[in-house]
Amino acid sequence: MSRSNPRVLSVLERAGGFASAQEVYRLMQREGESIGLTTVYRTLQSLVNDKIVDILRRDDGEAIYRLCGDAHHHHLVCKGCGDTVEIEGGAVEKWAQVMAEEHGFRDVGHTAEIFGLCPKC
Amino acid sequence: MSRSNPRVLSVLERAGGFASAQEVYRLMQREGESIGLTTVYRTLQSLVNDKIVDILRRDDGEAIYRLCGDAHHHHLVCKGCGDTVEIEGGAVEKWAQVMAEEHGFRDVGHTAEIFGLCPKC
DNA sequence: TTGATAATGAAAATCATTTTCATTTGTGAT
DNA sequence: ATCACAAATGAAAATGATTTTCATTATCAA
Repeated sequence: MSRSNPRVLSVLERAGGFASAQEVYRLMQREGESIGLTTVYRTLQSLVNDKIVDILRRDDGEAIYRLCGDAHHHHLVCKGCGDTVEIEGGAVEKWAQVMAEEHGFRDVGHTAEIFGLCPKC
Repeated sequence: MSRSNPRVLSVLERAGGFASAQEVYRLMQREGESIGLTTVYRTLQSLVNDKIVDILRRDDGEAIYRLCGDAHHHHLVCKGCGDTVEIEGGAVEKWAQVMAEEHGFRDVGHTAEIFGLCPKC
């Protein structure tokens, strides 16, 4: 489970909190770190499994990995620049709970994301 | 710029309002329509430019095209058997709108899904 | 009909991501 | 230290969606 190569996490931090796998790889190369692209992907994937980073999608479909706090939150993502704002989701939590109950579902989770154009774009 | 092949739009409608380019292509093949994958992509792209369809991303990065103005619904998915129930999302619509406004975002859309174990599983 | 322009699609190219697999590294036991 | 075995690594190949190229075909006005 803990396949965490600490160097990957450190690069992700220094990259401002989020980057694609390819970007992490390029950054590490530029810094002279010796690592394979495969390992970058594997490490990021296990960080996602461990809920240490979030995975989102750019408009072009490339996955970007983003450090996140442990509190359950949702995202407001700009389709233009990719900027991301963490937002409260109280209404959604309740909605999910009610809907699940109504249909007899248990052990429920949910995903919710909002995307649009931020003020700058 | 109107490169709209009407057959593509018709298939998208019949597909329940949204589908990926590959799915549209496969559907048309199955129906005996003769069309190239390239043309499907080009047609969908121009429909996006003309704001007739929206482009979103699946979790796996594949692009899905959705008819604009289609009253859209959300899904309650069973992790056990994969069964899916379409549900109302009024609360979510409002939540998305409020959150977007609060942060000055415009031209917003959203995705939301609930998953859990259905009564049978 | 002629000529220009737009639409089409097969095949090749691109690019992120995943898989394969042989090799290296770490670890724990003896 | 040595042996054995599991985990980690990465180069190269495979995959799959999407885009580009380019030669062909349909459209339509003059």
